[in-house]
Amino acid sequence: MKVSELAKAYGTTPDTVRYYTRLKLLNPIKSENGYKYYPPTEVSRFKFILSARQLGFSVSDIQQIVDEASHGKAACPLVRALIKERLAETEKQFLAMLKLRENMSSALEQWECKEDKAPTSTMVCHLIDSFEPLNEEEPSDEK
Amino acid sequence: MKVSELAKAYGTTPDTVRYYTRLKLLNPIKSENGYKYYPPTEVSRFKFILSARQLGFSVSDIQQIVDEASHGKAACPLVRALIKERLAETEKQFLAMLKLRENMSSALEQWECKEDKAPTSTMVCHLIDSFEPLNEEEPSDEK
DNA sequence: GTAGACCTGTGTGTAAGACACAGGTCAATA
DNA sequence: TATTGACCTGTGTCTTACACACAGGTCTAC
Repeated sequence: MKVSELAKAYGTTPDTVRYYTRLKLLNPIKSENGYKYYPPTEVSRFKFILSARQLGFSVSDIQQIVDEASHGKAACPLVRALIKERLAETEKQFLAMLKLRENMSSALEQWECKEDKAPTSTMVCHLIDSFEPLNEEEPSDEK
Repeated sequence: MKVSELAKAYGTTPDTVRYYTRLKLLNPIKSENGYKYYPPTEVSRFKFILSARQLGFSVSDIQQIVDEASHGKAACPLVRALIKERLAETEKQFLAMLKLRENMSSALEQWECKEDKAPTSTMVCHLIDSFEPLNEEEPSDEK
């Protein structure tokens, strides 16, 4: 398969295929005309990369995994370790987004009935300046 | 205030202050020794920028807002319009992260009791290859 | 033969800073 | 006064995971 065929076959873009190829994650065969051709083993590797990306692995993670496997070792322990890390990060980001989302919609609501005001030398926008976050800190277990 | 003082005062880094300064969002006074000094108006502008960032505005958004305000116009309509956009994007990303998080923890669970396997020419890692996403598509309102 | 559609590699752009680096400045100490 | 060490400066490069641009080569159909 050629670059664009491979991309189309899996619903991505030629640039993505080229990107992985630049990083040597994919190793196509160069034909006489200079085009890259991806044999079945490379096609299945591409499928693998896409699956791993969908699971939240970074491209650098995938490089490590592929490297491990290319030495004949089972990459499974590494894969398990990495996904724990990535899951923890995702959890953190997820909570941050949750809070951000709450604050944003709270702001939108608070601003609904506020008037416009012209700026001053010390105030760019009174809406943003006056915004009160919902719950700055959970009361946790304070009695 | 000097760069690092300003950064410390608001719990950020000198690089952040310098970044906004490079973009001309902040306009410090240069003293004879070459150091940048931020007068009170710039300090309150920095506070404003940080508040806006916390609310999910991009730096480019903030540039637009500041630009509007510097022409003496009320930036409020722009601010309201922008936060609607950003909120919609955040919502999308939030749902994507939710799904990712579910898939990641589902994968972790599925892999808990699976054995390690050595790679083959067409398989880098059987864990990733064999992963089944939880709910590829919500049944929505199919009877 | 040539037009138009595809392909190529390479280089640059993105967001929001983080980090590096060579050198200047300042306060305190020896 | 000289020096040490902590801070400061601007500038340039790095990060992620591609997207986009560009000049030019190749292929297919007419």
